Amino acid sequence: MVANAATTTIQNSHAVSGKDCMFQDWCRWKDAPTFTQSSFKETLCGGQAFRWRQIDDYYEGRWSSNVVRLRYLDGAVHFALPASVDRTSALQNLRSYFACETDFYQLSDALPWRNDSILSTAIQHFSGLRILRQPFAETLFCFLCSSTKQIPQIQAICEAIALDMGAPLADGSHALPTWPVIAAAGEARLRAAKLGYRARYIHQTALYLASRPGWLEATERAPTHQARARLMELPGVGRKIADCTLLFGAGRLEAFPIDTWVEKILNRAYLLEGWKLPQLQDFARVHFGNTSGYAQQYLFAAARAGHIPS
DNA sequence: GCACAGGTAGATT
DNA sequence: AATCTACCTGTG
Repeated sequence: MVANAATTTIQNSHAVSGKDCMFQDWCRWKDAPTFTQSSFKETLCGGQAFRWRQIDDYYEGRWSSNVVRLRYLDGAVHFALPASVDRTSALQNLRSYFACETDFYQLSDALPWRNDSILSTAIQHFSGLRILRQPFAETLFCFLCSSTKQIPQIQAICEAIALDMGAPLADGSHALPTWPVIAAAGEARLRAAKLGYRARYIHQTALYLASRPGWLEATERAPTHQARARLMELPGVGRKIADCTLLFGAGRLEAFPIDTWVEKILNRAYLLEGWKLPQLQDFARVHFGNTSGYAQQYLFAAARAGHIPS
């Protein structure tokens, strides 16, 4: 059993999962992507998604109306589904969520690790790391919750909001609410989930979206440059949250979110002290190329794990 | 008690 | 145009 204090708190304070008997037997996911133990955990719980939690030796996660348990064992991934869930459609959703059509090993090899020992070290520690393809609307919501919050707090907020506003799922837990539901709920309900000043941003964004049917869907389809500009029209969405939404919620691997961690890495390890954010964005595009967002996730993981000296 | 945490927006130089 | 600050809440 590996559980940090924050995870334990989440488990104890919210009844978010069903009983074990409500789940089907474990099955091997035959065409699963290849992971290592560390890249598997980092992909699910490394800060790109906020609705996975570790329970004993497996992870339980939710997105859209999906609920899945995943376990990594001897190089293979196993899954378990709630009793009433259809296996074929669940596997399709899993493949989409894990972006199985994308060869992340090929993308890793194409990154400039041969003349970048920092990136090389990061890739070695988290070989097989993937960028998830999460639902766009949910990704936007989660990262609107994220500013100056640590991952366990973001997870706790998402659980509280799901419990309060989200539709019930196959195991009795709850999905994240849709934007119309968030708009109807109002700011006070968001404040109750400990969102603090983020509650006003999220409420205003919900109202903005409510008055523009189809706007978010069109944004998801727009070219990255335009999509980013549109996202940044939303209250509380600056460059960083826009890029997180594009990277983790729309598969835009060219989006390179610069948070405090990545800024420190670039400043210290890449010796770019004193560079401003727009300059750092330029550096990332030039140095890491058109999948810079993938490099960002390797660097973020490695820095948090203490593998990049600061 | 106090600094700090996956930022953003508005005010102030 | 660059820099400073308020904004909520939890944690160390």
